[in-house]
Amino acid sequence: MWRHHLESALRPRGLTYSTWRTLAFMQRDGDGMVQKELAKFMGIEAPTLVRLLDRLAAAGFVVRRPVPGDRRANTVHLCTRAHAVLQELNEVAAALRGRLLEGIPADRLRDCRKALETIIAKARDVGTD
Amino acid sequence: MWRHHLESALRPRGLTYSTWRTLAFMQRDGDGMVQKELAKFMGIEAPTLVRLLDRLAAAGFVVRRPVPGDRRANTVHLCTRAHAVLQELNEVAAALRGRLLEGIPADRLRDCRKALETIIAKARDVGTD
DNA sequence: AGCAAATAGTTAGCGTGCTAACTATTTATT
DNA sequence: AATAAATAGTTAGCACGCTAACTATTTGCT
Repeated sequence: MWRHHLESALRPRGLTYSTWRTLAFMQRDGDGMVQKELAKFMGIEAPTLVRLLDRLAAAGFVVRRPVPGDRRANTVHLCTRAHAVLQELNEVAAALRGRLLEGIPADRLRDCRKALETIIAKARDVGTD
Repeated sequence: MWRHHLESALRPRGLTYSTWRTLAFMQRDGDGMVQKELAKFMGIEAPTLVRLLDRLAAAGFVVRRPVPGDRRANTVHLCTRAHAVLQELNEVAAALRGRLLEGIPADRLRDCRKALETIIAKARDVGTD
């Protein structure tokens, strides 16, 4: 439902939830990362990111730049076009988040988040033993 | 991660997470439902269910039966093959669930679930106003 | 009774997740 | 220095979520 609600704001701007999410991760630390790093940061596989970047680059939201020391690798960078759309969408997303969480006390949310993070941590080391 | 962990048990039995989930919903009230009902019960769209049932029927886990009074509709039914695999998989799933939730007090889990359900309810009526 | 609207199921086609396998380059071994 | 192993990115192909559009049937209106 979170995705679905955001997509109505994204579609007219030529973005999908996943391409927007890619831009958002780049804005929040990923700008200038090498593709592999960004994929890990986003929690997706490298081939999935390749296609997202293909679309984003074709639409002029993003550029791949060769890395001086390593001819295999690219760093990825936000274009000015991306910053504009990110600002708008971050407001939409913040408003929606506010609506969804309103009335739930902050400490209740914190506890909930903590429980979920505990579960994630356990899931992460199911294979590791 | 939940899906991923289960898939290693599902793959050798010829199921994916989504096809297994379909069987699980049928077992837990959906057996004999008309396709449209089952889709709603599962929270997916009718065309998505069509493909899942196609695969399940081809593999002999499920049958579609015509509805006497209405020549448009089918009811869907589990085959004996499905009951066997469901029993095995439900055990695997329960064991995994136990591992992921162990150590988290029950009332903490209940609060967490309640918060999430509140969020879902709010999300549901974002469009409705 | 007859025609419009609604309904069940399906097909077509897109986006995004994955894994497997390929190319090009870099790093490590011997 | 030459060759093996590892790494970055990509391509190919599958599964599954969706919406839009189609067929067949049923329901409702006049």
